[in-house]
Amino acid sequence: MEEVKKQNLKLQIIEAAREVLLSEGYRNLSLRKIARKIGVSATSIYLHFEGKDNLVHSLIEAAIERLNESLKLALPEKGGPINKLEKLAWAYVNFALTHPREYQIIYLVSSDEMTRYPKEKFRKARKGYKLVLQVLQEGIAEGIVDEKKPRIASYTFWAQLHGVLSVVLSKRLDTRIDQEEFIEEAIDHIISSYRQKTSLEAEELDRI
Amino acid sequence: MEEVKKQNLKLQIIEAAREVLLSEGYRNLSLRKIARKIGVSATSIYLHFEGKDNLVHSLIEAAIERLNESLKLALPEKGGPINKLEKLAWAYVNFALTHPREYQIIYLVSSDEMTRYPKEKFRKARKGYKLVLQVLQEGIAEGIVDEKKPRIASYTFWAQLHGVLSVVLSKRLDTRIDQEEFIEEAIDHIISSYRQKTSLEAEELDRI
DNA sequence: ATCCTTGGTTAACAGCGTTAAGTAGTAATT
DNA sequence: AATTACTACTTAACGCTGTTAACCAAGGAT
Repeated sequence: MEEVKKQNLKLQIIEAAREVLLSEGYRNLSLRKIARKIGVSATSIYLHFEGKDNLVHSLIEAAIERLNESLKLALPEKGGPINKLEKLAWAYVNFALTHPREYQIIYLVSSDEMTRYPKEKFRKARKGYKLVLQVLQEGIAEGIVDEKKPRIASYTFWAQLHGVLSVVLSKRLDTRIDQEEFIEEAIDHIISSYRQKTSLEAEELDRI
Repeated sequence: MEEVKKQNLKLQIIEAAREVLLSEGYRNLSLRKIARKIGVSATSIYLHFEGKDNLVHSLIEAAIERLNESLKLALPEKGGPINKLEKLAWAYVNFALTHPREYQIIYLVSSDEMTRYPKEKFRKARKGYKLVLQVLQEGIAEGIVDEKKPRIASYTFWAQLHGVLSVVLSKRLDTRIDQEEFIEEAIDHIISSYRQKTSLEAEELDRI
């Protein structure tokens, strides 16, 4: 059992950190608590990570990968582009709603809440973006999607979705507004803006 | 000068806190630092606030008010609804870009980053939402805006905008993408989704 | 002259991230 | 076989944090 424990202290740390994050939130995530959880001294963490920020970066990375995995699984092989965009959007939403703390940590990388997330790590984050780009280009080819700058458009797609979730998760929504209805409405808006204005019929067909 | 100093220690605290926040970020905002800045003991803050979270809530409230003020000023009295939405969107963006830390603190109220923002305070936050609601209803009346649920729509409007800014401010944007172009494109998308599909001509007229 | 209130203070607690120095156990060298 | 070097940790300590409890000095009311 020793060789099992050996190098995977790093894994144990990440795992424990994730557990604390999911159960108690970022606010209550401390190195000492993580260390206590796996029966090790807090300073041991420095053997595997440069510091707390660095450890959290790993959590972010892992969260992004899990999110991307969900997206990849949700993208159907068949069906029109509008349908595909809808599937992607809902996969994104569902991930965020079922793992809110894990989702939120992804966007915790705000400019001063933490050491800047190393830009080389963003490459992984771009997988989700590429999925949408692909779908958009497919839609453009078929004349169903109206987009001059698909690269930018696929970023705005995620950005808008994130905004919607950000409002929902931070509970800023007016209590008189039903959360689910809000999300549905928002996704409708977002997707409709990518749609070729003259191809409303195509959209109807697409839905079936 | 004493009666000046009297009850406005509270104001001094808020002011100092805001200064620290703007210059050093939320991460480096500590009660002791604020207290030091105005030559008072840290525990004095507890005479005016329940604790740090409570103080930060005040900062949030102030930031929301400043943002709302910008929006109100930016809303023209004349012009079509689409034009008005554009003006509001840009005012929002400009506020966020010129005071990024102040803007970001508004959305810091995530579920576990801080004690829940008291929901009664959200009423003030809804002023901006009402501005959009008003414009949307105006547009619906004129047949230029296509919206069945304007209440919800005005929330999705802000949510989408926030998402765009969130991506920009957290510097998650692909370096190959120009920030300004991204924002313009995104605003275009957001606004176009509220537009009546059959009234593209109206939009053109609106622009002039 | 005493009491109570207002508006602060100091001291202390428990916890934090991080650094420096030390220490067992194992592997390699002589 | 003895010594050295390395690996994977630990303990101690620094300076910071939010927060609580106890104290204190000045002013107004009784």
